[in-house]
Amino acid sequence: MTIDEQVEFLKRGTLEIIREEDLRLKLKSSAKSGKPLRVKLGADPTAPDLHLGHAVVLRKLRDFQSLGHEVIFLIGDFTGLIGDPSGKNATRPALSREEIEANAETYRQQVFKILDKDKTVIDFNSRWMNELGASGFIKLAAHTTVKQILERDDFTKRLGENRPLALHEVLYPLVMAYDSVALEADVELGGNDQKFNLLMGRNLQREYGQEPQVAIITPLLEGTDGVQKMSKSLGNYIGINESPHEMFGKVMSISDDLMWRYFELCTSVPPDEIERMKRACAEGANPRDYKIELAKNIITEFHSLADATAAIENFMRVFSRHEAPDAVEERTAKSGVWKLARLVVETNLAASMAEARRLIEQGGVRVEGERITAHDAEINITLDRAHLIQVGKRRFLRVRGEG
RNA sequence: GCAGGGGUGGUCGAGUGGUUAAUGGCACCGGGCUGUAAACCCGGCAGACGAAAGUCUUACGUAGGUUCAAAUCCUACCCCCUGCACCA
Repeated sequence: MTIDEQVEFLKRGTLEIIREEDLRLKLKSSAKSGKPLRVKLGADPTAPDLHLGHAVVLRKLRDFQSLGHEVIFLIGDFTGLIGDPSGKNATRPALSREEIEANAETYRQQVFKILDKDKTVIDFNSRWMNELGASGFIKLAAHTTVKQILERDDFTKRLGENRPLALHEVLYPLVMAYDSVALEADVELGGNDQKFNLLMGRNLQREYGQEPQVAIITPLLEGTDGVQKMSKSLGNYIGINESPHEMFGKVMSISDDLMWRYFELCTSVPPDEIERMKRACAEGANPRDYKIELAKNIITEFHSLADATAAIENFMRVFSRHEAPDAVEERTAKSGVWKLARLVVETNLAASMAEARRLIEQGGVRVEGERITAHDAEINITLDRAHLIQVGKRRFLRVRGEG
């Protein structure tokens, strides 16, 4: 690829590159010297459950790797003491060394679903932050001014609205910026919420006589609700560790508009191909078919093509033909006559008796495909036969008798 | 430290002695329609027991108290927010 092609390639699915010209120069000099660029991504040590939103930026990192560059996946174990102020909770419990190590391990497992292991370094910022000490920290802080820090939008906003702004929170960008100095990062990636922090890195690097990093800002992926950003705590996420089954279901439930966004940010489908599909829908094609295509794409990335096809087949069975899925979990329950509601609770298909009764009365429970609406219905569980129980549209379970 | 405001169910937010398991919105769940989209319609949304009518338990920051009766009144405490003061 020519340098221009590389820039175009890296630009795809990003919100902003600061500055594009710097990136071009860095790519050029890297090509000349044969020295790969050092591309940094900071990660919070507390959230090891990655989802599609994280994948957006990770995929972009992978793009860099595919061009031969080196990725530094930085776990902010020191920064974790602060907690990114853009989150809702300003204070977080400090993690123990063991917990951090455990979280790091979870990161490894997940991140390498996307990243190239051989071109990735995992590092921790406590490595240099702990060295710094209090006096070092003060010296570091001397490199920036309060005014600079307050340029950050949400800081000024909070001050303006008389909402609290803890002192340690304003230190967060500083620490993050120093990470770039310590790592001599050439490029740093981050979501739109990290823009200020990435820019701080540029400033601080200049202060330390380094060439400023290129900041690559990726958009924040909307969650399955289509409104708020994808996040675990909002429950609108698609986890990269989820089963093909779950992924498929979640993708199918996103809105038609959102699907194009997912195509753009979560797949490698070329932009003109996405345009073509959009046009087809406008001309009357069923968006569902493209959504299936999207789900297939995503599942293939995190699982396999075979898993994706199986998920599609399963979807057709359950939702188009209203049959039970091919693989239904089987559980045992004590043989004998059960109250259906009791059994539904016992098998965790409902949280309480009250809920189980409600579900039954409202027609949400089927046994062997038959809807049962009598709240006092009974069911005979025997050793020789596994009863198929369905709650709602998508929860299936076979129950066999025991002892 | 002083003064003011506030803490209600997943969330927002009503309610200021009994008819309140607590209006309403959102979220969520079940059903209908469908493409597990959107929109829309119906129902539900603390728990236990009961076939059911219903009965009981738990719940409005915490702990006590007043009362036949408290989310609502009183006392103490905890927490949050705001202003002022203090401070270099």
